[in-house]
Amino acid sequence: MQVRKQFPFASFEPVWQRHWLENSTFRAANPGEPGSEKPKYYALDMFPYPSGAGLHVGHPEGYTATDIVCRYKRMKGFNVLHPMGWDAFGLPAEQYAVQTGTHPRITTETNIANFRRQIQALGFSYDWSREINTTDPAYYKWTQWIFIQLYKKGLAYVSHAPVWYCPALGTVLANEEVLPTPEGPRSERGNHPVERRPLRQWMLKITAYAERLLNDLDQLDWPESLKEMQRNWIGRSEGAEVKFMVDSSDDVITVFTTRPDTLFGATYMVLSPEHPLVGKLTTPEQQAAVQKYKAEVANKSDLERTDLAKEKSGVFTGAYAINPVNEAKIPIWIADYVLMGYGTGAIMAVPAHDERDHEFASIYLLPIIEVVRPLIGHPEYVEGSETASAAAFTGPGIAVNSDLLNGLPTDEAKARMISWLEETGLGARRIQYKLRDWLFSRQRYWGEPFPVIWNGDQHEVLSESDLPLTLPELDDYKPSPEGLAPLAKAKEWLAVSEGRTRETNTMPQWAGSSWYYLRYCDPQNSHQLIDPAIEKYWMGEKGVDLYIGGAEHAVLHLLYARFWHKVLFDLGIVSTPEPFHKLVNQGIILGEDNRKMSKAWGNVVNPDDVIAEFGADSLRLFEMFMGPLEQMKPWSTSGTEGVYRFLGRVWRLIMEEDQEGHWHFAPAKVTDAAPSDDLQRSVHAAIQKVTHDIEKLQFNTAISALMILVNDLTKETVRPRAAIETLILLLAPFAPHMAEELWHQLGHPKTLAYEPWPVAEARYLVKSEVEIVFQVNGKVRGHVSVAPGSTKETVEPLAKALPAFAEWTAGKSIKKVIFVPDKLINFVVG
RNA sequence: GCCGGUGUGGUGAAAUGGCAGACACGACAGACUCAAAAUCUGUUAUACGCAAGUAUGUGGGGGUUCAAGUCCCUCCACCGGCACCA
Repeated sequence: MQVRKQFPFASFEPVWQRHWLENSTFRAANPGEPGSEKPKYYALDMFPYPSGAGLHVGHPEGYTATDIVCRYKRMKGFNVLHPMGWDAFGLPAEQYAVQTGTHPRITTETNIANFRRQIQALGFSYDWSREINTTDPAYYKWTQWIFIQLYKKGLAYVSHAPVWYCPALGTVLANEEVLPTPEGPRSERGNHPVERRPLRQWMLKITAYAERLLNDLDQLDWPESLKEMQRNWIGRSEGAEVKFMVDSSDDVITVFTTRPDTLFGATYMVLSPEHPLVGKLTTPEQQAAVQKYKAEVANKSDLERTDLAKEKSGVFTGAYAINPVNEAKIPIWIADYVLMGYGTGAIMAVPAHDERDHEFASIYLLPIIEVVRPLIGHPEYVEGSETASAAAFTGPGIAVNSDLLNGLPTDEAKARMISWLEETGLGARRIQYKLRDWLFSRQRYWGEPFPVIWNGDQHEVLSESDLPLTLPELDDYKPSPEGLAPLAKAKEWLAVSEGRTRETNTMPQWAGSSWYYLRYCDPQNSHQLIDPAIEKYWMGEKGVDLYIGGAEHAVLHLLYARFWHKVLFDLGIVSTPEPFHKLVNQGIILGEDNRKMSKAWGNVVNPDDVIAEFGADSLRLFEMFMGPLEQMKPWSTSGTEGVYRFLGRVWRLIMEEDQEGHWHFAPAKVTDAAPSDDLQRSVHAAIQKVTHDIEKLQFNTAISALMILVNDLTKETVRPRAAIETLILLLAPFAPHMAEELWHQLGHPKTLAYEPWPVAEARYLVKSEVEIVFQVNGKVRGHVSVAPGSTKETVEPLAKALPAFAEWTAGKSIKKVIFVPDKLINFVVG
């Protein structure tokens, strides 16, 4: 069925897309090139993983937002960097290769071609000469180069931490790919049993940057919620480490505590089951019980271990420790509520003032000693209370039963105890982070190979001149049964020389995306990651000026990229400590049924279909008109029709259709006469509103301002050219194809991409009269029209002359008159 | 449990403490048409009323103020994140 279109978008949209490409309209000038004398503006989209499914309508939301800003900034005289590329390493292409034998490179190339076609069909103003692809050896050469720098700075190291391994699938699984079942942990895919295996892994020491990653958040223009998520993830806490001697032994157990003031209340200790001292401490009588418990814990997934609902469990080791402050002999237990990965993997348990310790002590009947008394007036304060209550008191209070600390408030008691520990050498002030080092290796094929050579247990990195180290060709991409990465099969590639072999792991997908924004600045540089002068120009001062992407990357990607950036900053390669000055998360677009878009619900909207029916401009416009950018909102087909009709009205302002159905410019609809005062006010009000709203990324209200202007213009039978041209320029960032086409129809030979942005002039915005609200006791009872800027003395008599005034104030006296110039006059009566 | 966010017409949503519902969608009515589509015009928070109008109304309750969707306290619901981090 051929539905008649409101305007011939299908014929002019591709024409302009080709025009922009062929004329390199959006090429950004690097330093030294003409155009680079302008101030720079760098707007970045989170580059996509090119999946086989293609684009969905969620992708263009953020892309459209940045595109509007970029087109606007160009018209404001900025040299704009707006690039696009592909985060193309990743699992789906590799799994497809395992199944079909198709090289992931082939799959990736096909998918990229499709993504590029879809993105170009939306008319985004990307500088395609800067397109990058993380799987391109010319790109990952520099990812490997960064790894070498990390290695040389001692920020990359090898660990043998246990990871989940599935023998049936022949692969290592991520934590979230393992599910707890009644039969034990199973793989999410296939429900096969999985086990913990210690495998050789590369780690990056992101923890060395914890403090800076935390502190520098303050200077960023990011959503507060996102900064808070990163702060929580880094998880800084202040406290002390304390040394406990093991009774009748030379062994020392060091613990971390945030409450050194409660040391006198420590009645037992708990080690994580994986703690290295457990085997040595355990007495022969307890050996069997401890071994059994450790075995149970070893096969629990993290999910099970951290399930708060379950009752705490643990086993006594038979050994005792000496509390350094009072020489008390306290039992040492192991329990899985103490995690090896945090602090020292051991705690002093203070059941009176820690909920977890209290719960554990209640189950195993361990002593509870109160050492902090709530302040008088505190809800938990009990008059004359000497015994520990039924629940732990975790708040601040006054130290009791604590010798040198007695009577001190919690803050002072902490400080006092730390000084004492430092004087006696039994402990020290310590800052602890939740943040763990970054597990940086994967047992995959489709990733960056490590530029690392092994010689027995010794490792070294390749020389920089040997980069890139490219991936070898393989016959099949399955991991080996022993849990080795697929690269272990590339025997020739693997062997460097006698006894020296290559690393078989590859880097995770996060690697390529941790620095891609830098490469866009200087994408073809073969001898440097980025030229210093170019870096200074594009990344100087604030780095990326605007970064828009999904909130799902709130922590990992954005933390990893910030970490690498700081390392590069320390190396003098970049000139700012932070990569992304302003960051905005676009909201998720839901299906028309208000559910998350998914194949399972059958509510996925494909941009190709929307473009075929309404055109790219309509899609762009609707994505922005739906609501605030940051907000989650449902798709609506009728809403799309609404903005499509709006564009049709714009088109018909100056175009008309002939008998054959062809559209032509209609000179009779346009006049060179000056706009009326009313129209002039509409035009300048629109300029003001659209400009303001684009700056604040409030595109929905900017579009409604354009609609109001178009409604005003529609009412005129003949439209002043000046007004029409201003409208077209204001519309250009949102609906660039139509704007270019109409601009062209009006006789302009050149693209409008670099036309100066219209300026709102105050003299056109002043009204000849304003309507003042007349209120009695805060309720609207009428209106008075006066000249703008009228004083209270002018307005008050006018208001009093209103019939409504007498009606509503009859029999009452005026107590007060509130006057807000040009807004309202309010009579308070009683 | 903790942290963050959001609650406004039938729907998506607007609103520097100053006329709540801009702009759209949908619905209804009218114009054009043989008819329909498209387009154009008008109406459209709720209740009462023929109407002018009056009252009520921004998740619930309370407060500050001449004036509260907006500020404060409290409760509820939903969404997102974290979750034995000592």
